[in-house]
Amino acid sequence: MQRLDTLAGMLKSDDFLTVKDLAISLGTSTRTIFRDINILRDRGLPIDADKGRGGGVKLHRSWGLGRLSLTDQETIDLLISLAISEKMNSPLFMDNLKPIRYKLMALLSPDQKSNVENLRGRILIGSSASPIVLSSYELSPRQQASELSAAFLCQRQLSICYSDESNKITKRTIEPHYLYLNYPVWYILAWDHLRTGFRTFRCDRILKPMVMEKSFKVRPFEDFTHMIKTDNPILP
Amino acid sequence: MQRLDTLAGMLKSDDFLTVKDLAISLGTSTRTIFRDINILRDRGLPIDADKGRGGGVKLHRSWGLGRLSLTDQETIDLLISLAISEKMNSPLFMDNLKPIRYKLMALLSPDQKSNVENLRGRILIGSSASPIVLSSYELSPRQQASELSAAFLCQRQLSICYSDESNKITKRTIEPHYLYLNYPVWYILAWDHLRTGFRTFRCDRILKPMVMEKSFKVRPFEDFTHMIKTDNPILP
DNA sequence: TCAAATATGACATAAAGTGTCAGTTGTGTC
DNA sequence: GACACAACTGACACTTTATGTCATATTTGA
Repeated sequence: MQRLDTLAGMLKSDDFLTVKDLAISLGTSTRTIFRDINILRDRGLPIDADKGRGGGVKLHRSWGLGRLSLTDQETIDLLISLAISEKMNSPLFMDNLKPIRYKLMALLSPDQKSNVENLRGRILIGSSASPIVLSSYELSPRQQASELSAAFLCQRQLSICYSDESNKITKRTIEPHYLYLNYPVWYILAWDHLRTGFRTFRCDRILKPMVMEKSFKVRPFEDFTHMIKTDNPILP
Repeated sequence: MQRLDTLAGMLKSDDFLTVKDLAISLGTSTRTIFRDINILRDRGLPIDADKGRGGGVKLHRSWGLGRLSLTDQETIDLLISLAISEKMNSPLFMDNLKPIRYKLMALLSPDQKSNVENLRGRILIGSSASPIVLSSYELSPRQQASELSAAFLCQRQLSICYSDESNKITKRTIEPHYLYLNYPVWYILAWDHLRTGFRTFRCDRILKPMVMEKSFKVRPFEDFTHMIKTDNPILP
């Protein structure tokens, strides 16, 4: 079964390879190679074959036929990235993003699916950031974004240290309900357990994010609308 | 072999299932289920098991362990989307995008890789579009974006009909060298074979894109710099 | 015409998967 | 502590599948 993958890989090289050569380099018989090729064709791989002298077999120029397996964090980031792209990429390049998302979701368990289904609804795209914000924008944030994204997607509480505009650092526990982009600055619209109220946090000012065990239920967007003024960028 | 996938899917449900139940619903013996579970464990799936009364088997909560296989066009769009995300998403959510890109590229043949390697360098992000441009922006473009993206990624010539600002439609053959975003409007920086010169095309004004056989070599960015003024959005 | 190549069918054999059975270990309940 | 339940493991026969050999057809280029 491993051999099928190897074979598919070999066929991807541009030259025409003869079945005989393939059989030798895979240590098997030509008959088996022919059978394997049929299996690959059944799977939908477009394999060209030329008969006669100088002929051979070749996988028609194509791209995404391999199998991709991802880690947890990669899947989370990919899903969020796709959601952002679908929100942002101004319909142009999202034609085929939807099927990818469906394929990804087919691999998830039912409760994971429900997390992802409302994902796009939790990502908000605003206008571009103002020069004032940009001037204080930390270009290379040292925080681990993976903690942020995991807590956001999995709807888990997040423990952070936050440095406000006067560089005063406070430790907080927040529920990251919505992500809000004033390009290129990301904000988290959250429930703040310390202040017991809705607060906005600029992601590049978050210092030591840590996903907590406790989860939360996403609040309706209406609870946060008053925090977003489309004319002015948000200054937390 | 199909059974392994089904089994992995069943284990993803949150309840603890007994091996006996799994054997019945999969129409096989418990011994086989145990063997299958070992195979899945060898593949790295974290499977919890509780002995004793009320015990059972369960796949530990995790995300990205399935195998994803994509079509050509999906792979192309995903790669482009990732490249855009890495360019745009303002370092926050790109931590794990790079490994995904590497995994995707591992599935590609050598010549396909070289196409992808310089992909990010061919995507340019500018400022936001001006109100003037936005007013004439076609929100639901009817063109097939997949043709555009395929031609761009595979470095193939593109036959298009272009409707300019006075709605005059001309048929052209272009080489799509660079993509340029004035959010939310995408432009293609191209060599125009009809006018034999560098031209900029607004993507939403492209009508019948068609990938041609003939390929081209990407020209250095310097050839196009004079077409981009960061202060003014481009009006082709 | 010939040789090289894909392609398919038939059949014996080799390999892998499966089921039955027996047994071990751990866990909760009575 | 006894018992039932349930995850595990090993051994062996059996069944299914995969593989190799051989034969044959078909296309193609020199």
